[in-house]
Amino acid sequence: MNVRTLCLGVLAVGEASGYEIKKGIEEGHFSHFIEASYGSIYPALIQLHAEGLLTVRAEEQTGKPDKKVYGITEAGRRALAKAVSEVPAKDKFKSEFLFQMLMQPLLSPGAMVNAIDKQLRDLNEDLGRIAECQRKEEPHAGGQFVAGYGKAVLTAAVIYLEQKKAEVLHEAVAPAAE
Amino acid sequence: MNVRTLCLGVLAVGEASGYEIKKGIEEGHFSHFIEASYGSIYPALIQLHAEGLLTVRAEEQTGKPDKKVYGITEAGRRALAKAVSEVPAKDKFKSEFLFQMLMQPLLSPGAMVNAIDKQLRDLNEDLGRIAECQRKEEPHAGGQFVAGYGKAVLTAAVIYLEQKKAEVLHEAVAPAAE
DNA sequence: CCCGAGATATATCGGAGCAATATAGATTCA
DNA sequence: TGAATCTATATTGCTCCGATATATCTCGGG
Repeated sequence: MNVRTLCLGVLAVGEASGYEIKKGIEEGHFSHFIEASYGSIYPALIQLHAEGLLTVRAEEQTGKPDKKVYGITEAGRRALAKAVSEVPAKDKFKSEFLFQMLMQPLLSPGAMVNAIDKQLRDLNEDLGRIAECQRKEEPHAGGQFVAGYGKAVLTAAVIYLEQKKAEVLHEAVAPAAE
Repeated sequence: MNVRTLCLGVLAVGEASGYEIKKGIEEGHFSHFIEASYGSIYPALIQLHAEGLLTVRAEEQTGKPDKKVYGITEAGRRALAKAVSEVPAKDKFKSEFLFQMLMQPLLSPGAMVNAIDKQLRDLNEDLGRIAECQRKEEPHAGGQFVAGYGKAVLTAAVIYLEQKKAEVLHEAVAPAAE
């Protein structure tokens, strides 16, 4: 799966410009499990259009640069269906926070608690975004599935971290209590 | 955080060759939250050595190509400590499986169950690797923390998927039961 | 009323890193 | 004996990110 397929997936729901695709990925259900930058979205759209998988319509706007609204073609839908039916690559999870935690000897207990707090804030922010998605987007099976998955996983992480944080604080107060 | 810092982190535990670093990342505690390919590890080691953060020792081996065993220098440890103390980037999670699930209308119920089963196998494989790590590596705080985090998150995903799978199977049998 | 911050909108460039491949002898197992 | 698989280093093409450039509009605070 690459940015090309991602763009096809977003455009299968409705027309959008490159900018709107990026926003959609950042705020909508895609945001829970994927990222893409302008540096890959714009070239992908140009390429997909050249291959006849997308249509473009330049929407004139007073002042602002013309908006290029892309839409998916029948060939595009076929390409998307084919890509979706392929066996997906394994999930990838990258966490600098856990790298930090693994390097504990290099960290003071205070720095550790700070890092855990920061991670908890990030996780809760993600949970908030998921709740927001569930609230404002009309419910459909795929969206519910994905939101539920994200919520389950993030909630488990929050519970684990809160417990661990309590342990660290307790040990810091009574280091040789055991 | 980049591959350079990752290499320093692995070498802080003990000497290793590029090959051993890769293996360590794939099998040890690092595997739960990071990946790196030879295409980034070897250049990183060469660069780090040129900067005086690593030592090299060519270990002759009968037949096999000489093993280049790298070790961390004091400057390397300082660089690592500095990198670890910096505020980490947010976690990144990329899942083609969830992309598939979001594109449900393009998938048959059978294909969905297959995809869920595949995902469950992958998750259980990861859980097995974590259990293996906890079993064979001597326990230290950082390792326990990371393994526990991974276990909590993956277990939550498995529970969620098993429940969802049951729902899909039930709906397939009685589609208009509601 | 104006200024700065932020949103809208497209686009490019350098660099990071992955996946695949090349090479080559050793081991293992049928 | 022959095939996989393992140990070991290294390179290359490609994808993609992060930062930056550019230009205009909007909206709230001073």
